[in-house]
Amino acid sequence: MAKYYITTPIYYVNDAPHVGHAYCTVNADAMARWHRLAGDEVKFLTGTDEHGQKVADAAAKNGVSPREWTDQTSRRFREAWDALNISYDDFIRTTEARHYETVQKFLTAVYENGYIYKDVYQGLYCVSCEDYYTLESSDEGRCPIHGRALTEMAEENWFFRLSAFAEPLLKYYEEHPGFVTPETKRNEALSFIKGGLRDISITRTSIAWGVPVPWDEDHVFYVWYDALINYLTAIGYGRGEDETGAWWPVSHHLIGKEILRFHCVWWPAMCMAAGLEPVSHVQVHGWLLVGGQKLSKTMAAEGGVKLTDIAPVVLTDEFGVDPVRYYLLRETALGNDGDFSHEGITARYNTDLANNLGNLVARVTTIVAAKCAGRGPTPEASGELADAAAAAVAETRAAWERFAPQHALESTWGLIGATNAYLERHAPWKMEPGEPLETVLGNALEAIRLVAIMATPALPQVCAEIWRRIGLEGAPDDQVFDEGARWGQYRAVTEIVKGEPLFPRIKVDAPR
RNA sequence: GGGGCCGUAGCUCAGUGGUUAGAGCAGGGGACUCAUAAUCCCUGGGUCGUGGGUUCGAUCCCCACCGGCCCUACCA
Repeated sequence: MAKYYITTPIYYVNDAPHVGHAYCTVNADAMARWHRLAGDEVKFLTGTDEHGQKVADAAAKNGVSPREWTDQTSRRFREAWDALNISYDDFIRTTEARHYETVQKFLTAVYENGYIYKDVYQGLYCVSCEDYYTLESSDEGRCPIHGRALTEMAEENWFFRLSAFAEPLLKYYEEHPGFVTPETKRNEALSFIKGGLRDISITRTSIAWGVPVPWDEDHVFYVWYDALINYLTAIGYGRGEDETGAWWPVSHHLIGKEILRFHCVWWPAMCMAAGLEPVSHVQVHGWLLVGGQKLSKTMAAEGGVKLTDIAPVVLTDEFGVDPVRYYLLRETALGNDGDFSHEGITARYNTDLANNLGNLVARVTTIVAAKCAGRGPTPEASGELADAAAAAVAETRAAWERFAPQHALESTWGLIGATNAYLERHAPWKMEPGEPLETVLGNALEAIRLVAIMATPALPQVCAEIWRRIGLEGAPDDQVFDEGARWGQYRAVTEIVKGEPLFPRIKVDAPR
């Protein structure tokens, strides 16, 4: 059994969970579900990043300890993911003891390997960013992000010798062409490395809310530096239950494009410095950009709505959990920026879900109920629809394997279209009861069964419901893909259920 | 300032150094009536951002420009 380890970034607790987080997390979830379906042993990790000055400040402002504060804020992410039916296996918090232990072990290894040294950092500091700027990168002495005046500061820090890894990184990229996907993002990372790497300051003395540096207790590690290591914490690196050998280095980080440098430059260099092989694959996704006229009624007033202002629950309340998941997975090719709009999600809902999938299930279950006494007939062993199904299964499988949920779903929907067309050609509603009719309906039911399996990584609840309606026991995600998705296995166990529409159509206002 | 990405049909996007550049949605025509006014069939002359260059030939390669976006060391 193959192992599959996939991670999202750990989200910064001071942010409220928004659609951007959901986009990344849903994609990772679909991949995790796909691999479970494919029969792999899966570890799906997400979590929260809880250190740093901003968190400490927020806690103080709210009159609670940082620990209490992060307990509250971290919980919001868990709740958001539970609401989206995210099947994470582990939820890591960087304030956990296991994380401290792994970070200290990891960085001690880097230190002992000679890649960490002490120096004085002098620069212009922004308290909000908790970071330094050079004069050039500042906005005339003001922070380019916060606009506030930068203060001249000097701090004795520990530094990571990133500059030593330019050559090893280039070599690693060369020997691992699939390390960063898509290729355009790989090129960005490469050109950054080729542009020269500076050593980075990785500790702070000014704050206490962080992981202590084991060999110098006055310092804590800079948040990003401890955050990246979470991926190893979850598999027990440096601790008693160390499973690094089982899950590493063949693993997958799904990240947004804005944190490409941390994951594609810093992180592999850090691993090398610790004597560890870097992660084998970083999949970079783009950003959803808000388009359309109205995202939701409650936000229309604001004018420039940002994606990061939208809580996932606003969407799931309106469209349902699985439709939101479907939209996030289907609309945009992973790696590209996508267009996110109320019109877009409505269109996907009505066309793909209501008209194509929902209606197919409705028409077939209705005819079976009327003409077969509610008991689904068995499909034929081969034929036109079987051929279409085999093609869709192969394409869907290949697309999931190459981290392309959009194409996987497109291929799956190809079978839905083929089945609707098949029904038109044979018009079972005109046929008298008998074997020819049973064959047509058995084939249609079998196609629906396969669709339920193929789409379950995206629509787990709906596919389970379809499974039940067509008279099967269990759920599609109990299947092992290569076995279960082979044509010809549909056998009715229970009566067909017509049921209410799976996706009631959404009324659309006439175009203005 | 430096680095990078993008600009293709009304909309969202694929795509390739070479005969007539594709898909989905929307739109138009037809069929059907089992189904959520759904489904099925037919229907796409768009200067492939602009201007140059390389080439026998470029939408795809190079340069410049215009427009949008991202990173520049803590927003998925």
